[in-house]
Amino acid sequence: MTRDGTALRPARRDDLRGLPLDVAPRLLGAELATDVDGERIRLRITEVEAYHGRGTGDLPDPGSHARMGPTARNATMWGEPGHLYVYLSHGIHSCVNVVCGPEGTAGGVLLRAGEVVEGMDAAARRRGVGSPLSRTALRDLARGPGRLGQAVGLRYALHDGIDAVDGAEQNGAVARLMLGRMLDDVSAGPRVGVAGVAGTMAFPWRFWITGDPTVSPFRWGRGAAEAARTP
DNA sequence: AGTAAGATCCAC
DNA sequence: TGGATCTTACTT
Repeated sequence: MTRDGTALRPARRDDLRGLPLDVAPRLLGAELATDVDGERIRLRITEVEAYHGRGTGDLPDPGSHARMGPTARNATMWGEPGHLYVYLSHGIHSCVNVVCGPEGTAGGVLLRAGEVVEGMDAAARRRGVGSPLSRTALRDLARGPGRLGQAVGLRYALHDGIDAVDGAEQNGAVARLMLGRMLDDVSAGPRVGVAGVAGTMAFPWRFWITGDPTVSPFRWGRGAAEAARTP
């Protein structure tokens, strides 16, 4: 049971076989629990983005790592739903996606922000912020995909492909996804930091819990910024 | 082999 | 607003 009285249950593989665009909003209010190096974190998911792949769904997704087909990097995105695709962003940040969509097609939901509801101290240590946590420091623990990855402790290469449905241990880490009912107050808009038309309202594939303080501040993607400047 | 850009964050 | 930091993928 969560704060708002929502009942959560372990995610089943079948919950995640749908297209990322359909699964993404269902992950809002869900929780990701991790146990990494003996430290347990529970994260309430507040902001996500859907990514498809070549040939996934009716619309090809020019903003996806899988837009050109299977590669060594994006292999996890083409595999069994329920695993986590963990990739390195800008050489620094490990970002976490829940793989979904039918097996053999590419798809994932990027976890962009969340609220740490258990293990705040461990998350703060990993993030390098001192205790006691101020209100804003607590809010910022997992606000943005890079911070989120660091807070939950999942790291590129080591934990890419870990199974969040069966909870199998991988390189000292365990991850589990817990789902609840679909929330009522969900907003949608352009994805953040995505270049080209994929980052514009042509792809309103970012979803967040309306009004939640842990949702990351909106920043124009390169393509969207260019589009906005062009009269 | 070389290079440019990237689903970001933080300090200046 | 720019630098960090390194991997990937595309170009020569």
